[in-house]
Amino acid sequence: MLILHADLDAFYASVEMRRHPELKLLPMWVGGGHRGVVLSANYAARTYGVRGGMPAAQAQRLCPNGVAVRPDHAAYARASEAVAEIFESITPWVEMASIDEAYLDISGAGRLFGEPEQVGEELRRRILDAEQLPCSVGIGPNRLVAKMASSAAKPDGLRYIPEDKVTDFLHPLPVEDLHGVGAATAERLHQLGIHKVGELANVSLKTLQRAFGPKTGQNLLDLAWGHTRSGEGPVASPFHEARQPDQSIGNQETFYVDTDDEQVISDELLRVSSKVAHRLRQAGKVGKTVNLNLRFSNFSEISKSTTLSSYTDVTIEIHQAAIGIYRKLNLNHPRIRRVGVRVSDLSKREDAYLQPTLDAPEAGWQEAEKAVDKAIDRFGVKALSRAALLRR
DNA sequence: TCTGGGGTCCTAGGACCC
DNA sequence: TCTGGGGTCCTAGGACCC
Repeated sequence: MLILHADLDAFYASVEMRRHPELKLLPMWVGGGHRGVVLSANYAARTYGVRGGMPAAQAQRLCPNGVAVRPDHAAYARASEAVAEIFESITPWVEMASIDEAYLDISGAGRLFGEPEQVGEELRRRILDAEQLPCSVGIGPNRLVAKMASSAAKPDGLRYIPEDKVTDFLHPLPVEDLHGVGAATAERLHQLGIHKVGELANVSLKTLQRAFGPKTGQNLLDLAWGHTRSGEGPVASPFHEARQPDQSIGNQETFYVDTDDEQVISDELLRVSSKVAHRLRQAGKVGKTVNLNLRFSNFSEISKSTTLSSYTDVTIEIHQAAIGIYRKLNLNHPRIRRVGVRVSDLSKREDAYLQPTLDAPEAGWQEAEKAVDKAIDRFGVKALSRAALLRR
């Protein structure tokens, strides 16, 4: 088995530099605005310490001459689709892992392209020629090793780790470099005196399971040895039914300023619920569990969910559920920073038994929401607002 | 000028049942 | 009248990734 992981370098920033070449000479990043974060920074900005996920204000402090560019998600989606077609010119076994990375099963590609490195270089060349986007490639015996190899290859490089070189490659790395080991796990490993992947590999399964639980303990050991993670299927292809369906659909929004005004909060929950309902309908899905998430001004969060008596994709039902949870919480003038609504327990609309509730004019709302969908399709989501949201 | 929005998965604890 | 041991389901919270 030979897996190739392709990862576009600084993807959003690269798309922006492609259409605004003057930005190539400057440190720049995509993102920003009030309470915003950096979504993607070019390598010039990274030399100043600017990183993805960083508060935009901090980026601007680190790099006062840097240029912040507003994100254009539609443009990134188009670029991603174009690159996906190039992936498919190499092999039909392509699985997009996110907007800017994919796994390719190139076990059979050798006949056409030669050695693994030649496959990777051919792919990198095609993407650069056709899309002017730099891409790093990692190749290894499974997804994990391929992914780690592409990280090591960045930026604009290629790394092939044959099966018999996997531990040589992984074991000198710090544990926090492992895909799946974040800040919290790294910190706990450090407390156990474990700093290198090689050290982690030699800890007993028992010890890790005691510290992290049965699955996470096993998973950490698998990572350290570069083993295929459990539950990992083959790379999707046109011949196998691809990708697991969505587990949940949600939307969240941060207020311009923190608020404890229940009317403001309710209005925002309506806006967010209507986005979720619209996306459910677009996906042909209905859901049964509504989850409300609140982030307070001190960044602590709570989330509470409620299970409905029937499936829904209707704004007011989702909104009423969210408001119901909120009222039950009985908060005493909390300063709220962000509200979020997520619907899970999803089912295909045609599979679900759509049972009208007794107290709501279900059919009427469904008709109204179909009209909403049509208007959004024609004029865009910004053209439309619920009467309740126009009040102020 | 401190910290977005889209998700998934795992764990722990309580309820409930046998 | 003093209490076992599973199994399963649900919920809340946390960790992680892009």
